This record gives sequence, C-alpha cells and structure tokens, in this order.
Amino acid sequence: MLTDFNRLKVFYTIYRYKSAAAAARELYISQSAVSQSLGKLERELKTQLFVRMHKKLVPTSAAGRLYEIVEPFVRGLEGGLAWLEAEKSGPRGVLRIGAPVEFGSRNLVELVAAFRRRHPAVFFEVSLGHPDILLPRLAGGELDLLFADIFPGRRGRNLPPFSVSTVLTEKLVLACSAGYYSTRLRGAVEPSALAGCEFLDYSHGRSALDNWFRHHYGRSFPGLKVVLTVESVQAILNAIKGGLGLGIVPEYLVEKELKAGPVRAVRTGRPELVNRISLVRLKGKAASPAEKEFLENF
Amino acid sequence: MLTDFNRLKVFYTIYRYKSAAAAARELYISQSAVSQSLGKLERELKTQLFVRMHKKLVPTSAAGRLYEIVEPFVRGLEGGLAWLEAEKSGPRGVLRIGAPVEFGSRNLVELVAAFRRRHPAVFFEVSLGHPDILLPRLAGGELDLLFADIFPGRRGRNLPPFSVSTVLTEKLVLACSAGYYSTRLRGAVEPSALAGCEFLDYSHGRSALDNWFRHHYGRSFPGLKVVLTVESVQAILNAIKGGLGLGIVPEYLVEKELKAGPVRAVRTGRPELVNRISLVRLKGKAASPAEKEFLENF
DNA sequence: ATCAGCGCTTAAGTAGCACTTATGCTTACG
DNA sequence: CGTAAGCATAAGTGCTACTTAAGCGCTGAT
Repeated sequence: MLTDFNRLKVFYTIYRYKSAAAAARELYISQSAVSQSLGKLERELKTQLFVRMHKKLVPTSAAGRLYEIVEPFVRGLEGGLAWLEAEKSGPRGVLRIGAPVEFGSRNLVELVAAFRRRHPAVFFEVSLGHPDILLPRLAGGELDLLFADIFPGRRGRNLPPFSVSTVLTEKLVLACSAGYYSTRLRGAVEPSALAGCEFLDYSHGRSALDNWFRHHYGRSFPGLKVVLTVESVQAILNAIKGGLGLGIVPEYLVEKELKAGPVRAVRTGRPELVNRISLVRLKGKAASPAEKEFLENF
Repeated sequence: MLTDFNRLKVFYTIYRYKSAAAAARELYISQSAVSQSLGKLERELKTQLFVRMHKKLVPTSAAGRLYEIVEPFVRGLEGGLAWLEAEKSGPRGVLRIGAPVEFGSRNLVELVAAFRRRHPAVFFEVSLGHPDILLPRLAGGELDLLFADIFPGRRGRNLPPFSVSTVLTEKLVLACSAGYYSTRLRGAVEPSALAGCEFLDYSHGRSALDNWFRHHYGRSFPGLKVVLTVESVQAILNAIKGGLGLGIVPEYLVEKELKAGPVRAVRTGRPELVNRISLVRLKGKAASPAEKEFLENF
C-alpha cells in the first residue's frame, strides 16, 4: 500500500487547481512543501503525474487515473463527515435493534412507530431472533440495542461488557384449552397429575417448561411428554387452543380467553413465573442523540 | 476536510482486525502508535469509533459508516497502483490521440488497426478536429499525442512547451474539374485569369487558398469569389468534381483523376505547396511503453 | 483463588521528516 | 527589456508521529 496518504491529499488539491501555488494557498502551507510532496509521490509511484509547464501543472493520464480514484473518496468523506456531524446535532440516523421474535413483532414495532412519528429522521434496522444469536451481534458492534429475555445478572457477573436493565415483565402461565382441562386434568394440579399430560415447548435454548416446574415445585420433572416443540409463541398458543396439551404463554396474550373460558391456566397458588425483557447495551458505548431519545422513553 | 489522511489508514487497518495490536503488526509500528492515532482521530471527529472491550475493539455504527467510505478507496487505490505498474511493464493502457479529420479518418485508423494487431492490450481514444481545438486539449493534458498540419516552428519559437516532428508530407494542388478547366481557364494560369474564378475553401482557421497563392505568387489575393466553404476535404473534392470551382486538395487524393483526366490541377511551374502533418507532444512528458512503441513505428 | 499473559491506555522522550525560508531558473506580459 | 509569477532545489528547523516504559483490566490456566 501507499506509504503516505497525505501526499494524496496534496495531489488532489494540485490536480483541482492545476497549480502548486494555488494548492499551497488552499492547504495553508508553502508552495515549496507542495512541490516537494508531489515530487515524493511521483518518485514513490515511479510515475510522472504532472508535466511542468510555465505557471501550470499539466496532468498526465496516470494523474487522471489517480484523481478518479481519489476524487470520489474525498467527496464521500466530506459527505460522511457531514453526516456524522448531523447525527450528533439531534435524533437522526439509523438505530440497529435486536429483539426476540415475539417482543419484536408485537411491542417493538409499536414503539418504533410511535418514535418515528416524533422523529421521522431516525431509521430502524430491527433484527429478530434468539438472544443466543443476537447477543454476539451486539458484542460485535452490529447492533446498538438489544431486547432480550434474560434475567439481569442471569449468569452472574459473566457479562461485564454489557449493561442490562429490565424494561418489561410479563407473567408466564401454563395453559391449555378448556376441553383439555376438564377431560385430562379435572382440576387436579398436583405434579403427579400433570406429569402424565401432553406438553408443548419452545425449541431453542433452555426449556420454558422446565423453568415453570422448577419455579412452582422447586425441582425438574424430566421425561415429560413433549408432543410439540416450536419456536413461536403464536404457534404454541394455537396448539393450546386446539387442545394438543399444556404450554407456556405470556398471560396477557390469553387474558380474554381466560376470562371468557375457552382457555384455562394451571394455578398452583404460588405467584406466577415472570419473564423479564431486558434492554442490553454495550457498556462503554456512547449513545447517539437518537439512541438517548429512544432510551428515555421507557 | 480531515487534517490527516494517514489516520484513516490506521483506522482502516484497525477495523479490519478489530484490534490495535494486530493493526500495529500489519503496519510495522508499535501498538501504542496505533492507539494514539485512533484516539486522535476520534477526538478530531468528536465521535467514538470503537468500544474498548477486552482484547477487542468493537466498531460503532459511525466506524462502520466511515469504513464503508474508506474501504472502496483503498481497494480502488490498490487496483489503480497495480494498473500503473502494469502500464510501465509493457505496451498497455490507453493512448489518447488527436488528429485532423481527414488524417484521422484515413491514415490514423489504419495505423491504429495495425498497432492493435501487435499490441491488443493498448486501447485508443481518438479525437478528430481542427488543431486550434485539439492543441489546447493537448496542452491541458487531455491528449497524449496530436497529429496536426502545422509547420514545425510555424509561429517561430512561440510554442516551446511542445515537441514537434514531421511524420508525413503531402503536396497540395489547386484543382478543378476538366470541364471547369477548359471552359473557365482555358489553360491560362496567370493570377489575373485565376482571380475571376469561383473558389472552394475550408472554413476553419487560416485560408488554405491564401496559403497557396502566397506560396506560388508571393502575395495574397483578397476578394476571391469563394462560393463554398466547408471543413471537409471530401466535400471540397466532390465540389471540384461537380465543377463548382477551384479548390485545394492533397494531390494523392486525386492522383487517379489527374491521370485519367476528369480532374485538372493548376500548375505554375513552381514546386507544389506541401502540407506537413506533424506529430506534436508535450515537451517534458515521459512516454509510456505504449506511447514509445507507437512513436517508434514512424 | 491466584497468577501469568495479553491488550489497551497514558506519559515522557526522541528521532525522523514535513515544512519554511531562501535562491535561482524559466516564461509571460507590459 | 524589466517585472512578476510559478516551480524546483538546498539547507535548516520545528513539529509530531513514533518508541519506550509503566500501569490497568480482563481472561484463562494452574
């Protein structure tokens, strides 16, 4: 690669003016410095870039070729710097956000819509997926913000580079259809009765079912009959309504059905298991105005 | 504009490796220098470019944007330098040549065809036109070579930045159709007889007719009846054959017609006026291998 | 739990090189 | 023919980018 990029800046200016003296004035350096810089560049490239004529430097074809490389760069650079400047002046630019599929599809798009109504100059790139996939992308700088359903300090202090704050909690209930509830459970919610039932679970990562049992009964129940695993709350919900078995869903999603009757939840008397949606950020990363504005609306 | 382009080179390397230490090894400087350079760039832009994490520098979105500007530049630069290198290794690249319309259409294309048969890697950009138009373009660096029908040293030593060498001479004759010759001239070639005739001349620049008269009779004949001016030898030739009057054409173009009879030339006994096609180059401009090769074939 | 290892930062000193000043040359212009 | 403007070169200097060195934080191995 070229040893000194600054010579290209001098070259660029000379080319624009076809004159070393004019370039010197533009760059606030002496004419001699410009001349020396050009000479060094030519020696370095072993290529003549300008023909010295009286009061004028006439570019060779090589200079023309080089200019066609440098020129768009300088223009792009100036545009980019102006953009950076603008981004600091107020909420604009792109916000790259990661979120779990369900949260992203339901809550996040509403937040985005509301936010964009107030700040139309802010654009969003939302990536939906499992935290196990999205967290490395946050760590790699591909995301600015990440919503994830990890407990704050879930794995102790093993994620010191991240700053985590809870933004939303939702109750998780073990639910089934009314028909399933009356024919298979008949009101019996002891572990022994539940253990014989059909279950629906999520495919990725730690089992939601397992969490539920350990929360309510203090221990795992291995060997449950999991008749369906699918990484979609909506799918689990439909399966529940279809009477396939028992599955974990956020309570607010089945509030109406619980009241009206078609869906029943298993109640143990203990407080419900809660899922915390946390907002994760790279610790040490300065927040842009757009980011700040977005964060303050929580 | 940015004060120091070299910092961008360092930034580029850091971004590629997501590491200052790796960049330092790549650039053959100390890791501390890399860190300082990055720090200065960030302070200069007043924008955080990397989040410092353990053994890793994680780029911010601003860094990503900057990289997208710098990366194509570096790639383009490397490609361009390789191209420059290749051009010096042998005949390849583009040759930008200017020529008068007639010479360019007839002789030059043949030369180009023959040359390209031996050096297919050489491309040509031929500009046809009057020297008054093409000479400034040569002086401005837009042309590498210029064929022009100026006499070497035509305006004294008033064009020192150009190197001129004659490559071709052609006799210019004052000709007309056989019919015109017999009815209007009847063999009388004294100036007085000629002065009453109809003439055809070229539109641009110095009159070819005037040159002819001054060459053969030592003085100008103002007030000639010029019934047609057109900047095309072919057009003048057709006008001559059509009996419109007397016009100047290169002798070799009408050789057959002169022998066979349909066209007659006015002979004064003096040697014919000659037109020199010269090859003009910018003095002080180094010739590329392609250019050298082209020039040596004369 | 402790320590060795690696990477980034900061501070201070140095050395290299880019820049300035000065001079001479060339050409255009009045 | 003299003046003015532009470029090249030489020599000296000052800036600054770089090196060296020390310190800190984090990780992974013992």
